[in-house]
Amino acid sequence: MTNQNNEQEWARSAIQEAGLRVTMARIATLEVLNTASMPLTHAEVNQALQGRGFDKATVFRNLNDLVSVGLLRRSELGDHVWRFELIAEGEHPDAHHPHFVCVDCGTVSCLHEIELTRKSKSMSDQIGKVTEILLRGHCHECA
Amino acid sequence: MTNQNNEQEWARSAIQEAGLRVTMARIATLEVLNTASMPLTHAEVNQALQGRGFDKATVFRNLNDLVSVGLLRRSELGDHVWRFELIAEGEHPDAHHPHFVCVDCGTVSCLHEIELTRKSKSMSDQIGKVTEILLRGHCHECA
DNA sequence: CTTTAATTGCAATTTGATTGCAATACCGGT
DNA sequence: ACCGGTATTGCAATCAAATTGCAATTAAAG
Repeated sequence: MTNQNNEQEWARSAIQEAGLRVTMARIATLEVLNTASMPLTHAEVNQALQGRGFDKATVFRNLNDLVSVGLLRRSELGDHVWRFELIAEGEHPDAHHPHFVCVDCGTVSCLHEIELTRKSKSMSDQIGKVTEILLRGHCHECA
Repeated sequence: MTNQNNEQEWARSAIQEAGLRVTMARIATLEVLNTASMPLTHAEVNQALQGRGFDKATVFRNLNDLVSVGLLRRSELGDHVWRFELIAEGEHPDAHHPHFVCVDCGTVSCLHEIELTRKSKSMSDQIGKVTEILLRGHCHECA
């Protein structure tokens, strides 16, 4: 119960500090994702919110809103469904550092030190300005 | 013209050897993807086949059929659209080569030569087995 | 408490993907 | 070259995820 209150309090302030209005739907959404051990689809979040009476459009909009203020990360694991995941405290919200996405479990890992070879950099520079590096594969847990 | 015939002949035998029936729609599909310099979406393939009178469902089914026999690769570059590309002779079907996606215009480029630094490779190995490298950014057209 | 802009609910729409089924075309056997 | 069985096609319909328009509601600034 104290746990619950703490969690709600955390969600509340996180939302507020992000510059969004604190609403039931948003708190509930954050709580669901906070207790999830992997990225959830819109449908899954919606399902978890069953009975709370939130419309799916609202849930979806909130998920995207929370993404755009850097509280959540939205990722695509290769199956055409967006998945949403809490961004850990202090973790860089923006994808300015490389990520590894496990296509099996959806876990996203940050790989701050990853770099391309000098040659590769110059080749990619010919195409455009790279702002994000994403690696996909199977993490050791799933392999 | 000889070129054309060669290409058609190649497509024809590729389809047959894969165990599928050789049809106009399939030959045409392979030809389109053969001349493409980047992965194409279903819509793009369809568009390229404009005037040939093939139904989009047929095109889509063929794309998936060709994927399932290992002639094409279907990949998801993070924008919720399947893209199809020819698998080069002898290339491993699962060996996705690196792609660059322009986050502005959506253009996709293939980057066969891109590699991670040795150090980065060993770091990513600690997380899992990398099967795909995806770079995002702004292409020169859009920058 | 009042104001006002953000947010919600609901229904409808968009879009990519996919299916059911009758008609058609491919291909192996004769 | 012809035939028959079956894979394939065309067309319309369907599905599901994502997204939108708008009026009603509600958070939060003053």
